[in-house]
Order: sequence, then C-alpha cells, then structure tokens
Amino acid sequence: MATAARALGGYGSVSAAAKERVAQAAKTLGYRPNVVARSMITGRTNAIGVVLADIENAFFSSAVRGIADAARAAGQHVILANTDEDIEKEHAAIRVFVERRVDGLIVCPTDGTDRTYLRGIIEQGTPVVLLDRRIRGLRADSVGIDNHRAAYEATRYLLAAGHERIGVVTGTASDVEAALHRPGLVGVENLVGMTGGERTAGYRDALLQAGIEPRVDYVVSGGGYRREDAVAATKELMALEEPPTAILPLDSILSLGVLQAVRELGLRCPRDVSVVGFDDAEWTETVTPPLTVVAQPVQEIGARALQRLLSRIDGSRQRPVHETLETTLVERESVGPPLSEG
Amino acid sequence: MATAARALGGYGSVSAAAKERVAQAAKTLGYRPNVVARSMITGRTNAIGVVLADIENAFFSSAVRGIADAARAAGQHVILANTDEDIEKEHAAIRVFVERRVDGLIVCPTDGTDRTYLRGIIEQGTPVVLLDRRIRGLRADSVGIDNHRAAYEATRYLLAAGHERIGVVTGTASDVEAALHRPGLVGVENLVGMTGGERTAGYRDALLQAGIEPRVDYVVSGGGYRREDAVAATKELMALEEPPTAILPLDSILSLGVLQAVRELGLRCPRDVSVVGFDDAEWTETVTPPLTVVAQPVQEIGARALQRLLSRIDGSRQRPVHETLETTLVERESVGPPLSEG
DNA sequence: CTGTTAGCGCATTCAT
DNA sequence: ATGAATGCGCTAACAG
Repeated sequence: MATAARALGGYGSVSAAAKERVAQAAKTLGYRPNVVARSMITGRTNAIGVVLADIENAFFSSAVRGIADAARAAGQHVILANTDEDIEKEHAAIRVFVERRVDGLIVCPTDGTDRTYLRGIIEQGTPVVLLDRRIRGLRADSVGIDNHRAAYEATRYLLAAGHERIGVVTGTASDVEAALHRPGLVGVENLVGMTGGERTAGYRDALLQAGIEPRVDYVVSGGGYRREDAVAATKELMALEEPPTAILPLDSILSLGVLQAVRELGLRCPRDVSVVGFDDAEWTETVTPPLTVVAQPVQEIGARALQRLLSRIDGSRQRPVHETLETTLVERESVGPPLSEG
Repeated sequence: MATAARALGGYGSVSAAAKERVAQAAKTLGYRPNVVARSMITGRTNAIGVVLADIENAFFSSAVRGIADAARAAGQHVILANTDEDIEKEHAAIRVFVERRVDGLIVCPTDGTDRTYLRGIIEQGTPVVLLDRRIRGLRADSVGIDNHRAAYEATRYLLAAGHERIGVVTGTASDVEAALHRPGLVGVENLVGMTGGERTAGYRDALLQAGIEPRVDYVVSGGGYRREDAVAATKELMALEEPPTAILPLDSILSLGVLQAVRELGLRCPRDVSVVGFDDAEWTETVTPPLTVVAQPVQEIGARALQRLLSRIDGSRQRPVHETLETTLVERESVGPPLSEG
C-alpha cells in the first residue's frame, strides 16, 4: 500500500493515525529507505560537488568546513575534488560530478579558466556557485571578498607606516604572468577569475592615489602557489638595486615563503622589511613576529556559497548576484617604519 | 536492444563491430549513462564516506588529500563529514552514510568511541577502515603510525639532549582525563582509540627505561585539541615548583599553543624550554625557532587507508590488519640543553 | 485520505 | 553473440 510509502517518504497526505502505525511497523521491521531508488525517481541526490585547488590549503579547508556545516543543516552531502589549479582536472571533476547527478556545484575555478565550459554545465541545468574567484560573463552567483579593496587597504596601511617601495608576491599561473608585467600594471584586473589580478590592481591604485608610480619589477610571481616559489620571488625582490621596504604576499602560503626568505637573507621583520599577509592562518600569531594580515571570513564564504547554491537548486531564477563579505585588517607586529637608507 | 546496454556498460559479451557502432551512436546522441539507476541495480555507489573530527585541522586535510587522490585513481568519490570529536555527530554521520549506501567508510573515531556501534555497521556489511586511531576488538583494518614508538623516540631524543623533566601536553577529552592521572601513568595505553594514550605510554616507557619516575603532574590536558587549551596547559606546567625543561605537545595545534605560551611567559625556546612537536605542519620551519617534530606520512596514511578499504569492498575476508607507517624525527632548532638550575 | 498502477534506467536472467 | 522479458525500490498520477 502506498500509504506506507507516503508516510515514510514524507510526501502526499497521510492521516496521523496511519503515519503512527507505519512508523511503528517500520521500526520493528528495521526498514531503511533506499535513497538510491528515491534519487532515481526524484532526480535529486542531495549531494553537492565541491571543486577546489587543494584541500590541504588552509583557505580551502576552511571554506569546505563552512560549506559542510551549512550542508549538513540542509541535509546535503559534500563531495570533494582537488584540481591542483589544473584546468584538465577541473573539467574532469566537474564532468564526473554532473554525471553523478549532483544537485549543484561549488567551484573555485583555476586561474584563467575558460568560461565556456562552465557555461555549458549551467545551461544544461546544474546550478553553479563560484567561490573566492569570479568569472565575468558567466551566469553564476559568486561569493568572496572585494579583492581590490582588500589589497587597496593593506597597501594604504603600509603607505601610512611610511613605506613607498612596496613589493607584491603573487602566485599567478605562468601563462598569465606576462599580463602582470605591463608598464604601470595596466589591466591586471581583467585577468579572468584571478584574485591575484584584482588584488594587484588594488595595490596599484593605492600607490597611484598616493602619487607613487607602480613599478613592474616590484610585482613578482614564483609561478605557483607554493612556498618555495614565494621564497625565490622574495629573494628576487630583495636583490633589486632598490629593494622594497615592505612586502605584500597575496595568500597565506606565500606569506610563509616571504617570512622564510627574509630569515634566510639574514634580515629581520619588521626592522628590515615589513610584511602584510592575506588570510589569517592558525600560525599567524605564533610566528616571529606575529603577522599583520588581511583576514577573510573564509568559513562564512563557504556557508554563504552553499546557501546561494541551495536557493538555485530550489529553482531561483533571479539574475546572478556577486556576494562580497567584509575583510578585516588584523594588526600585529610585522609592520614597522621603513628602514632608512643605509 | 540489450547489446547497446552491454556495450555501454562494459559487461557481458559484445562483438567488436557492435561495440563500435554503439559507441558511435551514443556519441552522436549525446548519451550519458545514468549512474543513479546503475547504482540501484549493482548496489554500488562508488562513493566512500570519510568521517573525521575537523577538516580544518591540517592532519585531517592532508589525510583527506591522500584519500582523495587514491580515490580518484580508483573511480571513487569522497564524501565528507566533520564530527568535532562529538560521538553523537559521529554516529549520525555514519548512519547517514550507510543509508546513502556508500561502498565503504574511513573513520577516525573520536576519543573513547564505543566499539559496538561500528561493530554493528561492519556486521551489517559496510566495510570500515580506521584512520589514525585504532580500536581494539573491532574487526576493521586500521592505518596509522606506531604511536607508542613515535613518542618513545621523541622522548629519548629529549633525554639524550640532557632533559630529565619533560612535560606532555595532550588533548584528551575530559571524560578519560582521569585515567591519564593514575600514579606512574599506569594503563594509559588502554584508553580506547586514543592516540594520546599510546603516545603518553611511549613517553612513560622512555622515562622508565632511563630510570626516571614519570610524574603525573607533568602530563596535562587542556581538555580539547584547541590552541587555547594548550596555552593554558603549558602555563600550568611552567607554574609548577619544578617546571619541566622540555615539552612534548602531542599534535600540531597543541604545538602552536605551547609555543605561544612560552612566548607569553617571556621565555625563549630552546634556551628556557625545549619543544618537540608532532606532525610536520607547513609552518614548522618558519616559526622561531624552527620546530623539531615527529613527522607522520599523513597523505600516505590516507592513501593506504583507501587502498585497504577498496580491497575490503572487493570482498577480501582476511582477518583485520593494522598497518603502521614510519615516522621521522625532523631535527630543527627547538631543542637545546636544559636550562641549568638558577 | 487511501489503494492501485505504471514506470524511472539500468543489469540480469532466459531464450534464441 | 544478441534480443526479449523481468525486476531493483521507489514516487507520481490516478482512481476510488
């Protein structure tokens, strides 16, 4: 009888009495609904796919934590895929997820992602929310921070401390690196889906507003987002004829690299170089000196992304919204006055 | 015709010619197999559930990375659940996973897990592999390190440096804390599923072997696995009449707390206190001083756990094996000679 | 409100 | 080697 099914499935209308009896019977029989069969009918799997660069990276693991908590509250499951910033892996992961019939996707696209692939997925009916990165011209919500503004404020903070020669250590993929090196840093913000681009633009504009001409050789990238890359980049920076007196690494791993390079060069922070990092990792107040950072509400970014995805899954058809959460500049001890010429 | 199904599903026998034609037709029609329907028939979902305390913790995110890589190679998907060391959440997560018909489970049980719950799951037919922690009397494989030996060696290293008063900062849940405080630390290793217990036993035995009587007041727990707990625990330790000259924090977050406390107390490491931590987190060589640690091959632990799970899923019925991977003592600069009495 | 019927898309019999 | 028929466990649509 279908009444039993209705009672157990929680749909249609069932009398309270019947519902009670069915629940009782189900318990004694040890009945467990078959979720797979249900999914086949309803077309919903209650699973959402999360596609990111690397779960080992603290930024992503915090984001996933936020997503997972919100998902659990909504009865959704989180499936994970790492891309290592590799576009092939990203596409493969997404393809497999839609084949698996996930209800929706949260993706943090790799630098320079082509927007057409994701466009196809969306048009085909799988809702997508972008996390951290944002792709212009794509009908997808996104949740992140105002990267331009965050970098702008960090730079102004350094400027206010008296620094005029400020270096940036970024982790741009090599194929867009060239674009990063145009005179005056013109157009960096247009690099597709690049937080690094937007942040560099914020840095540039703060400089410009202070009447300082941005120097191309002050923006360096080690090629990847690994610490060794940042170490090399920092050494390159400090080997310049006029080395910067302050450095702005664009994520937490890069900050670690900058700090390491500073130490390896026999320099001291903040006496010889000041540093303002991105992301308030667990170790930021334990390193020497405690690191001043731009903190993002990472868990909340994840939670909001899931929220947005849910409303899309529930059929929301409003035009894409780009949600931007507030960052905080956490002042610690890695910024001091610039070293006077010596 | 069933031939098409056979060709696409890759089972039964099909002539090469037919296979070719079917593949062609499938491509032009844009056919995508319905994984959900397939799962209903085969009973396999190609998904494995991973249950751990907190994905934000570097140990777990590395383990998940290892699991995910191995899973991808095997065509399996990884579903995540965080328990926050809460037994209720752990049970709930596991229940939902088996209801979802995952092919298997990798679980890192919370301290003091009752073994009966998992036993039920296993007997009911879902393979389980334990990660990091291990539960005696449970018919499940486990993958981790030799906790006793790792702590034993770390302690001997400290002993060799001349330390005789060595403190331990652990993160035991409060309900088993009492057991940690028996005179002579007798029986700590029997605490169910506790890496902390085994490690404390290793510490105790190294002391004993050196002819030093273990002191109960040198083993402290802040109650949880948070940094603040370790800060408090360390301060408690250093406030003793005869404070230890070296400290052994039992995981990376706790190490951070110990380092922070040392600094807040105005002490210097290793001049005033030496420290040997567990787990080679990304920041260990960037803090001051670079931290000497017992490193575990965490990604590999995850990968091996998945491997073991797969062979169980494929029907292996051999008796449970407990796999133990090698640890490495990474010497850096946080250990020096003990501070002479003064 | 409840019972009956049909069918989701596939894998697996059984024939041929 | 192939085609036809059956059923996995459930929900949806319809009748009563």
